[in-house]
Amino acid sequence: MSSKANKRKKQILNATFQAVADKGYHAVTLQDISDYANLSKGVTNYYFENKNEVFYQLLEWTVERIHRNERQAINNETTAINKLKAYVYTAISEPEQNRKFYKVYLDFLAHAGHNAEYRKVNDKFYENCWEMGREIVTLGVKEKVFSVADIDKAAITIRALIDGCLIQWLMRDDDRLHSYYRDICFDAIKSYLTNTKNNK
Amino acid sequence: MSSKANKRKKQILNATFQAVADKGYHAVTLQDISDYANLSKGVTNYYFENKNEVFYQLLEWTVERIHRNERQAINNETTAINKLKAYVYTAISEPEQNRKFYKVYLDFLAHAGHNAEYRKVNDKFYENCWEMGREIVTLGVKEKVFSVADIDKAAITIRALIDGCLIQWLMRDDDRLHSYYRDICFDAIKSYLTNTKNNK
Amino acid sequence: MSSKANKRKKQILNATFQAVADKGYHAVTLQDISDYANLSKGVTNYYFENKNEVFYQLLEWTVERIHRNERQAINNETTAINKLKAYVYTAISEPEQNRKFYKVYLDFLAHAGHNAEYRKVNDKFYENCWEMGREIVTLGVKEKVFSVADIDKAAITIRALIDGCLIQWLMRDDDRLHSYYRDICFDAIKSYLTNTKNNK
Amino acid sequence: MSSKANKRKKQILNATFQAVADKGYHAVTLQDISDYANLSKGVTNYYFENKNEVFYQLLEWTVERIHRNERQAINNETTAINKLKAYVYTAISEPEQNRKFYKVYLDFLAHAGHNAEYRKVNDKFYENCWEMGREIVTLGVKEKVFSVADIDKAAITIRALIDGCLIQWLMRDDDRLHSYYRDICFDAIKSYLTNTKNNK
DNA sequence: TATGAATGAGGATTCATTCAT
DNA sequence: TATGAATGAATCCTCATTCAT
Repeated sequence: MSSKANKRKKQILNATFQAVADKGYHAVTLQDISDYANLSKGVTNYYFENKNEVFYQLLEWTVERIHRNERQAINNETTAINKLKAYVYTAISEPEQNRKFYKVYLDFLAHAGHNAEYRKVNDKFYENCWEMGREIVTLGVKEKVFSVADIDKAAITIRALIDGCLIQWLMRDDDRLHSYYRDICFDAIKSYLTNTKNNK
Repeated sequence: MSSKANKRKKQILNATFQAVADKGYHAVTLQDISDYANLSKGVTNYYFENKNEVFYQLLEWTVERIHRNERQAINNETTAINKLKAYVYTAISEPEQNRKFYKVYLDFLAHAGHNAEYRKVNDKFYENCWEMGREIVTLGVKEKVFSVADIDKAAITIRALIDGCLIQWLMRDDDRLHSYYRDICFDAIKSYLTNTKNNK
Repeated sequence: MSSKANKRKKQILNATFQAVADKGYHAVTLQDISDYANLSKGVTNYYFENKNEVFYQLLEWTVERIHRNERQAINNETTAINKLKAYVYTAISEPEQNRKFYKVYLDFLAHAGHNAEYRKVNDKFYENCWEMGREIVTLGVKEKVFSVADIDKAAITIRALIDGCLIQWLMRDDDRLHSYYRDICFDAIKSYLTNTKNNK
Repeated sequence: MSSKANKRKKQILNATFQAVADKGYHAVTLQDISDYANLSKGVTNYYFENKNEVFYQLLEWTVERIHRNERQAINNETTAINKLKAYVYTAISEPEQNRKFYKVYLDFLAHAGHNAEYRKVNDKFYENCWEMGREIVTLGVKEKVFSVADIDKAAITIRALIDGCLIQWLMRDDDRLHSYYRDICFDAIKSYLTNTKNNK
C-alpha cells in the first residue's frame, strides 16, 4: 500500500475516532466521518471495504494505542510499585483524553458483546493487559512487596479494577472525580496485592 | 393505567430485553420487538411514546431488577462476609442469565456515555450499589473482619470490581470461566477489605 | 334511523367541524374527532362507514347551514337592495364564526378539486347561491334599482365576489379587516349591478 | 449552488407541481414526486430538507410564475382597459393550464388557512396583485375611463373577482365554461370600475 | 350501543453504497 | 485518486379500521 494511502487511512481513522467520541458508535455516519476528516463523502468507501471495516480497524488501532502507552509507561519504571503506579496512572491519565478514549472503547465493548470478530480484537488487548499485569506482579513478588498466590488471577483483577473504575468514573461525568478514581484504583490494587493473607 | 396495559408493557419490555440480548441495542427494530412479543408491529407505539421510551424504561427496569436481587441476597445474610459473598454471588450468579443481563446493561452503559438521561438512571443504580457496599463494609468494620479507612471508597471499589470482572468475563465468551471470575471477584474484594495496612 | 343515532351523528359532525377548523381537513384524525366529541375512538366507525363518509356528510351539512342562513336572511327582507345587503352581511357576518366556516369550506373546496363526489355537493350549493342571486337581481330589475342584461351572469358574479372576498380576508388573517371586506364586497356588487352601461 | 443542483431542484418542483395537480396536495407522496420526476425515491430528500420544504418552495414558485405572467401581460398594453383585459385574460387564460395551476393554488390556499408561513407567501402574492390592480385603476382614472373613489378597494375587488371566478369555474369542471367565466370576470370588473355612481 | 386494544398498511426520512466523472 | 450525485433498502411512526368484549 502506498504511503499516501496509509496517510489517508490514518486520517479517516482519526476522524472516525473523534466522531465516535462525540456522537457514539452507532450515531456516526459516513458523512460524519468525511466531515470530521475534511474529505469528500466517497473517500471512506474508497479506502475501506465498507463502514464496518473502518470501525473494526479503529478498534484495533484504539486498543493498540492504549496498550502501547501503558507498556511504555511500565517499561520506564523499575520497581514493581512504580510500574504498577505508572500502569494505572497511564490508564487513568487525564480527564479529557481519557473520556474520549474510554467512551469509544466502551462503545466497542458493547458492540463486541454481539460480534465475535470484535471480541477477538479485544481478547488480544486483554492478553496484553494480563501480560503487563503478570510482569508487575511477578516482579513485586520477587521484590517481596506483593503477596500473591495466583499471578494469573492477580492480572485479571488488576485489569478488572482499571476498567471498572474507568467506567464508573465515565458514567459519573465529573472531571473533578478523575484523580479521585485514579487513586482509588491504585490503592485498591496495591491493597489487594499486598495483603499477606492471600497466601493461604 | 389498567393492569392489562401494565401487563402488555411488561410483555413488551421483556421482548425488548430478549431482543437486545440477542441482537444488541442498536440492531433492535420495532419489528423485532413485536416479533419477540408475538404481537403486531403497531403495539409498541401503542403502549410507548416511541422506541427510545421503550429502551429508557427497559434500562430502569433492568437496573431495578439487578438491584432488587442483590439487595434481597444481602438482606438474607447476617455477617459482613456472608453478605459480601451473597452480593457478589448474586451479581455474578449464573452464566446464561448473567450473560443476557450484562450484555444488555453494557449496551446501555455505552449508550449512556452519550446520553445524560440514561446516565441519570445509571447514577441512581450506582447510588444503590454504593449503599449496599457501605452497609457491608460498615458491618465488617464493626465485626472487626474488615479494615477500611474510607468506606465510600471501599463501596466504589466493590462495584468497580464487580463490573470490571463481569465485563471481562462477558468478553471472554466462555461459560466455564463464570465461577472462576466470580471467585476472583469475591477473593479480590475480600483481600482488599481485609488488608490491615489500609489503616495507614 | 333512531333519534339517538341521529343525535350521535350530529355530535360527531360537530366535533369534526371544530377539529377541521382547528387543525385542517387532512390533519384531523379519527382520534381527534372522538376527542372533540368526548366519545370513544370507536364511535365514528360505528356511526359512519368510514372517515371519508364523515367528511362528506360534514361538507353537505356545512353548505346546507351556510345556505340556510343566507336564504333566511334574504327572506326577511323585501327590497332588492336590502335582500342583497342581508345576503352579503350573512355570508360575511362575524369574524370568528366566519373564519371557522370558511376555513372548513376552503379545505373542502381544495379537496373537491380532486374529488368529483365532493364537487357534486358543492355544485348543489352553487345552484342555491345562484338561485338566491337571481331572485335578488330579478327583483332589483323589477324595482328599477338594478340594471342587468344577463341575470345568470349576475348571479355568478355575486357569488364569485363573496367567495373571492372571503378568501382574501381569510388569508390576511386580521379580524379588523372583516367589516372592511364585507363592505367592499357589498359596494362592489351594488356598483356592478347598478351600472346602467351594462345594458349595452 | 451549482447549476446542476438548481436544475434538479426545478425538475423536482415541476414533478411535484404535476403530482399535486393530479392527486392533490395531501395525497402526494415522496414516491409520487420521484416517480413524476423519473428519479429515485431518495432524490427529494437529497435536494430538499424535507417534504414540506418542497411544497413551500413550490408555492413560492407557483405564485411567482402566476404573477410574472400577469405582470408581463399588463406591461405589454398601454391603455387601462387593455391592461385590465390583459390581466384578466392572463389570469384566466387557457383551460388545461389554468385548471392545473388553480387546483394547485387552491390546495395551497386551503393549507395556508392553517399555516402562517404559507400565508406569508400568499400575502406577498396579494401585494403584487393589488399593485397591478392599483396601477391599472390609477391609469384608468387618469384616462377618465374609470370612476373610482378608493383605489385600494378597487384593487382588492379586482383580485377577489378573479379568484372568485376561477374557483367557481374550477368547481364546475367544464372546460367549455372557461371563456364564459373569463368574460364574466372582465365584464364585472369593467362594470364595477366604470360606474360613475361610485364617486358618491 | 359503545369501547379501546390491536393490527398492519402506508409514508417520511436516513444513510451505506455505488458509480460516472 | 477523489468526488458527490443518485439510489433504494431499512426503519420509525401514524392512523384508519377491525373486533372482542
